[in-house]
Amino acid sequence: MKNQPIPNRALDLVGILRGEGLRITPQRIAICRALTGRHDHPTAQNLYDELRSDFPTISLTTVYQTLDTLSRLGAITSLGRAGDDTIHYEVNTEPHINLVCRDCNQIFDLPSQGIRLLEQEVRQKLGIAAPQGKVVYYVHCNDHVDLHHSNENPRENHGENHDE
Amino acid sequence: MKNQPIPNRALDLVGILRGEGLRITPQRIAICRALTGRHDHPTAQNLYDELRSDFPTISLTTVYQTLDTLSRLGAITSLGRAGDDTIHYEVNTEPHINLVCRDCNQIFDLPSQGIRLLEQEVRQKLGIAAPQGKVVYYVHCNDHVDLHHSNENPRENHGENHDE
DNA sequence: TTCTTATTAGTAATCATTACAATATAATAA
DNA sequence: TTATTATATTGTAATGATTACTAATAAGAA
Repeated sequence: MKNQPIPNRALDLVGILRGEGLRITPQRIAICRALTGRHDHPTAQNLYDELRSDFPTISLTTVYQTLDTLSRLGAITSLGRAGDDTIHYEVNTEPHINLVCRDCNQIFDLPSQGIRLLEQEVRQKLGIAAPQGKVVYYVHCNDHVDLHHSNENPRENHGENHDE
Repeated sequence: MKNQPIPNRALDLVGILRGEGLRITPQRIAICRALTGRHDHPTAQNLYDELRSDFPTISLTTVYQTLDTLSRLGAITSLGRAGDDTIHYEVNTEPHINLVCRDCNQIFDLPSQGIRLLEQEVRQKLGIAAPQGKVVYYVHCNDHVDLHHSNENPRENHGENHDE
């Protein structure tokens, strides 16, 4: 698996690291690939568990560090600790609302037109080209059965070569 | 100080507790008053430190519990861990954007029209009357010197009887 | 290939928050 | 007012995700 081709989206993340003059290591490639293969909001531990089967020597610390690096570069977004006490990340760069369930701690993406306007407002007021931020609302997913289906559709396929 | 009149806004918070059938204790009153006396985004420890001079026996656990209670009731908002590793709360219920400085961890309120529209969108899409949520964008406050003044104006005075 | 230095791995330390249990007290009714 | 009882408070101990640290490794440049 380690020698499989790298999906475009993962290449994007790797390219961001390279653009910063950071070293491209097998660990970082694996983490970028794992990130882009997900449509949920993984934690460092989630990714570590997933990666270990293909990459038994990877360390949890490396996963933490790489996520922090990518996050500070704006390549991914840290949602902070959501309900449970762990930091969740997301790769979905499309503007959207994150719905956090107060009961089960799951996070659901809700597409939003309002966010686009909000980002525009932030860009204008702060003079930032690409603002980093997060929008979170709390729900009880049992009250919104439809939410359970909202994360099932993989993000639109940009023509990447799938490696699974 | 413990026997001073309670400002209206603090009475609001106390009233919410009472409305839930919870007991009105001197600790809870003190915490509600401390919360409403602030125009920043205090942590449990911040409030504990402030309260101890007037209320030497109050415990940190009580502050944590009361903040959690008020937060779950929607009376205040938890901003989660902002930059530093501590949970910040806010009493400002006016819709606004929270700007978190990546350098100094300060949090600045930015009034926003877009948030109103966003909340309306959430209300409509989820059928929730008063959505609980938070909107956070990250900045570097040194790039935005004007931010340092944005929290200086106390929230508009609603006619409460000041007790300081 | 060699060299330099960033990165990784493994473990130990941190520390905000939560859990717990004994004590105190708010609220209710007699 | 007093008794009653469930809730709240306190102080301390436990938790556990994240970070700090250091030796060993390996990416990238020459």
